[in-house]
Amino acid sequence: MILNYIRGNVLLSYKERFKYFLKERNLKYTPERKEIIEAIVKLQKHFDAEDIYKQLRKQKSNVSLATIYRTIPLLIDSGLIIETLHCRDKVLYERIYNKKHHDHLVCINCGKIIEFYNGEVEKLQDEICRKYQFVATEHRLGIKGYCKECQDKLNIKNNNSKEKNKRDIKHDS
Amino acid sequence: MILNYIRGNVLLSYKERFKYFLKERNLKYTPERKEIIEAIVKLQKHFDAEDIYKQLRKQKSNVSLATIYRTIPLLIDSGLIIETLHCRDKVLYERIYNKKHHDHLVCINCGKIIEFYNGEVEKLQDEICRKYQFVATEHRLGIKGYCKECQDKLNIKNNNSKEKNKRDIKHDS
DNA sequence: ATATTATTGAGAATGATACTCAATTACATC
DNA sequence: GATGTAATTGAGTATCATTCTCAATAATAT
Ligand SMILES: [Mn+2]
Ligand SMILES: [Mn+2]
Ligand SMILES: [Zn+2]
Ligand SMILES: [Zn+2]
Repeated sequence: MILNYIRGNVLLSYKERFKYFLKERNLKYTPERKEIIEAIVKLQKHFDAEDIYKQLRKQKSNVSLATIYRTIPLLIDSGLIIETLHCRDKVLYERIYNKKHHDHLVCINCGKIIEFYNGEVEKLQDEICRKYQFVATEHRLGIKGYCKECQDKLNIKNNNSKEKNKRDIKHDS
Repeated sequence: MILNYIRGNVLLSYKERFKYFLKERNLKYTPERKEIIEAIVKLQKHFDAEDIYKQLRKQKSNVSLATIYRTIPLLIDSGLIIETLHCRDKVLYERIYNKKHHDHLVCINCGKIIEFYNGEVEKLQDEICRKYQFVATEHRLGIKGYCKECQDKLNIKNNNSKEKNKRDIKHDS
């Protein structure tokens, strides 16, 4: 499978990879799809359908929103992008092809997104999947909370290195 | 803070907790809110706004959808429910008050959701937050893939206990 | 009982995404 | 290069979850 992404000893570019994927599926490599893949590689970390649309306009391309929405599943299926977060009713995507996997810290006050990678998460995924006889295609660890700036701004104290106090309590219903 | 959830040595019920929360905020405990909280405690694991609506109808209550949508943020703020997953454009919630935290395995073929708890995830969260000076309010680990039944059905092989083969490849753009 | 606000339901509005369909185009084959 | 066929496109429309508006009503404090 991974061989399809390689030609010679070199990983295909986003565009080549997409072309190859389309051919595999007997789909056509149209100017619109070409322009969309060109837009995708220019976008910042996290983007939505509208961002693709705006980038296309910057490129003087008139691809319609309908076509963008139709193309997104192809980009996902071809392993170029992934759906990462839902933010204010919008789906955010990001490029994953030839990128290191990572997870996210999201500030619930200012919306800032911090990316991190932690190899332990991958090990845990394997362990959990083994336990539940599950075959994982992806995982997402999202941690919500307050970034440093917002902690200061809102006067939230950081308990990171302290013990948590736990207690036994009964429940009445 | 946690003291507010306790009276005597007993954890408040969902209803009492909600009443208390509303009072704290100078909000009113209306029949509609009473009926909604009564519906919530009867709902299964994961539910959406429409499920609350249907449960209310079962209870012969005529609370409107608008009121349900208005009440959901209150239920979240009071720590009774949490937004867990986005499924087919719907937001799914679940009760968390006096429940053990857990994460989810979601089958991308049949939609089945398996819940699991893994203490390591919590430790990782602490570690990551310390590193990024982040104060977490919650985390969600979602693993997508194929459940056992769907693996069999689709003839997907389970590599869980095998080594992954990695290779070094160059990238051309 | 009164005053003050919060709350409600109905319906309209919003907004992201999906669908419809006729016109166009890519590409394999000749 | 012309032809046939199935895929693709844009424009507009539809969908559908969620939010908003507003006038009528109701919950609490005094
Ligand atoms: Mn990211
Ligand atoms: Mn759950
Ligand atoms: Zn922040
Ligand atoms: Zn399944």
